[in-house]
Amino acid sequence: MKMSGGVEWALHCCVVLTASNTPVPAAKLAELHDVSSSYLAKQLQSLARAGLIHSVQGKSGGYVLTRAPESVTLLDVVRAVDGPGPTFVCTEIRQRGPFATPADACTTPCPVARAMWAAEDAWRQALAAVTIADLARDVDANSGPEALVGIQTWLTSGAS
Amino acid sequence: MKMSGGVEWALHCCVVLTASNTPVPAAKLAELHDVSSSYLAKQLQSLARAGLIHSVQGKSGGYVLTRAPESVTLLDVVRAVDGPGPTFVCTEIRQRGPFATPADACTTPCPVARAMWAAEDAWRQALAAVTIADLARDVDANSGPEALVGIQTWLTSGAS
DNA sequence: TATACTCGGACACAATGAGTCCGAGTAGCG
DNA sequence: CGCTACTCGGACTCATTGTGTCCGAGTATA
Repeated sequence: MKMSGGVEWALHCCVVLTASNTPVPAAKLAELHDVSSSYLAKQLQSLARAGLIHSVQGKSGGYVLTRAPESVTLLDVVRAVDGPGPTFVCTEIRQRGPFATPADACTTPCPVARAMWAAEDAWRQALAAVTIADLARDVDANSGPEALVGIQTWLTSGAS
Repeated sequence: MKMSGGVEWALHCCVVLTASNTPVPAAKLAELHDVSSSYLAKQLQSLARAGLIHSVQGKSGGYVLTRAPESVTLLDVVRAVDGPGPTFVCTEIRQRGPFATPADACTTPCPVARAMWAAEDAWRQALAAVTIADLARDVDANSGPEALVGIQTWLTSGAS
């Protein structure tokens, strides 16, 4: 099992978007992270479809965060990019084979699925406890406060 | 992101193996769950490679649990079948692009990766808290205690 | 000793993710 | 008011991984 690599890109983009109030084109974000702009566009589209970012068209268009950074959790981003479905899918194999339990007795989900889903819930809860604002703060603490403002000026200015 | 479907099969097989002290052939397990025996063999091989089950060759061979059911966690099975690697891989994109942070400053992992890995740890911890014995007990409680003993007799007897 | 049954790894096929491309639409500028 | 240039959006193709299958090596049994 491996998570889509686009999640990492999307998260970094969200952190960067924190530093800008004006729309940022996808090409700029791609150049900033040195990744394929065509592919990054796909992830940004997923974020836009989920309503996390808003797309502005036209000459000076781009993407802006719709909500405040404190109210966007990592779970939101992961669900938007990687899909909302559960990672573990129960195929109800207990209802198959010679010892199949009748469908009437399957009011509660299979114990195996219950345990797996409980673990997933723990994972989701941990993701929901962290917001984009938290990440931006950590980046500030790690790379120094001047990093994000430097990026901001680079984004707004037309530099290549 | 979707977990390998073989994990479900492997878990159910481990629960079934709880009920038998004698080796159980892969074909029997496949017929019991009504799944492809050839593919199930692959999952069982993964479990054997991880040391969770022991393979006995020869005419009346098969698979047996190596450890006690109480000391085999769901995390062990998941890691064996689905791979031990982390689901989120950090490509260190902070070290790329015009604002790349120098490698010297990257003593601690990227904040994004830290948060994602923390969530994964919560997931693993939840999986490690449940054992195969717990699952077997839950199945007993759900399907009635006669289910597993019935399966046991069916496994040991040569019935098709 | 021959046999029949077991596992084990090597071999194809399909689905999903990764990556790319061009067209529709819109804001700015002459 | 029209044009242009820039933006996003979805449709297409390729690579990788998971799914499924097969036959050969090895061993306990009769």
